[in-house]
Amino acid sequence: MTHYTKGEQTRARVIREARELIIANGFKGTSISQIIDHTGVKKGALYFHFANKDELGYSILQDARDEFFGFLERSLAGDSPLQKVHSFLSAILDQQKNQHFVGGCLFGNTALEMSDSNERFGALILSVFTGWIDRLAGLLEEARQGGELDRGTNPLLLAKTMVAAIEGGIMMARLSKNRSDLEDCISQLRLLLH
Amino acid sequence: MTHYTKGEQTRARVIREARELIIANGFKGTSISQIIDHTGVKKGALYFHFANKDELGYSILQDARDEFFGFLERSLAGDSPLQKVHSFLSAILDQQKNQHFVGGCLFGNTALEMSDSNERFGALILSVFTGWIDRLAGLLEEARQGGELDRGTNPLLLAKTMVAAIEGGIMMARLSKNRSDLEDCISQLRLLLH
DNA sequence: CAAATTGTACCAAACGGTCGGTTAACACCA
DNA sequence: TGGTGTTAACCGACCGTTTGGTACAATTTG
Repeated sequence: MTHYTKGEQTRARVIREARELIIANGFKGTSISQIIDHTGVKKGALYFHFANKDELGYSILQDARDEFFGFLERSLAGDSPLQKVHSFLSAILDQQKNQHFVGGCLFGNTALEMSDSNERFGALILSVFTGWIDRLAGLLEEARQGGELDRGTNPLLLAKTMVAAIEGGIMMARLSKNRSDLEDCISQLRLLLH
Repeated sequence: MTHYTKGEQTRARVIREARELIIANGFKGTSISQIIDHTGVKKGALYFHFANKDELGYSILQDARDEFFGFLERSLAGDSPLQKVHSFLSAILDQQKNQHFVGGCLFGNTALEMSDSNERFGALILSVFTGWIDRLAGLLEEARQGGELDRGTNPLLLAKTMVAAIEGGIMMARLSKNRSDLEDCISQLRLLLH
């Protein structure tokens, strides 16, 4: 049983609660004072735990990355590789539904906002997308080998396109505040899994 | 032959040149002083032509929207509806290739950065995506009627997914600085057009 | 000339970040 | 058990800079 020091708890809480602000307003759009107001942690404490704003942002991305890959694995339910992919698609839709299609995807948001200006952010986000794509591509390859999927399909190409369409769909659903934009993309993607 | 006053020229030039900055660094990431330095226009002149920063941003989006729909129409070359869609996909890829996959799509970038915080921005960007989707869906419907496309396909669903995958693909190509990320998405999309 | 356009000095507010000082928790020893 | 030293944890006033924006005189243009 691990014991968490007071400091570790505070740090973790700031990471979790500041993430909400960044999802809602972006990284540049979230000020240190907003983070202070929202978390209740004082400026001195904040800068005790994080060297600067970038460092805090990076920690938030790391935390979100770990959480996402956990979510990804947990979502892969089913007996066959293809069933697992289908179940993942449902899980993504549910997750966005739960947050009412607001906020979108932290990685997509930050990629577009920061990747050109912050090398480290870009590299971390890229590793999320490549890891995600590779995991799906692996399942699709299994499905192809097992005859669940047409022998002519290219697993990596398909996985890339699925991830791209999901990210685009999340963006459009957020923009239009209309759930069907993401739902439509996902149901169209399901048609490719045959 | 219309005559452009000096003021109109200045205004148009600011819109065009400030857009480059915003594509590179985002809207919040681009300061008024950066715009002044980059365009050479002085602060007084800038605020003579635009009421405030938001107004400038909105004008840039309007200008980009008009340019994009022009690009869209010009790209639809070919004898059949389906050929036109194919030719559009090639044009998008060429366009991103020409800018070396840097900067991505202004609308996608701004959508994620600003749509939640600025109602007007969001509405304009949404109209770009819906116009784009509708145009493609119309062509796909024609293609379906003409027997070029499988009778079972849903034109609107497919068009939405294409736009979503293109936006996602542009984002990933920008992130990875790897052209193949967008190329792969587009070639996968082409497989759906049969 | 009047109107349109531009240059420059200036502003308050907000920004990210620093720093000297205070408090709270735990280990050590008598 | 009670006192003491150490340090992790936290506080908030303050800093220099940059922000978006204004005022207004000077100049160009039609």
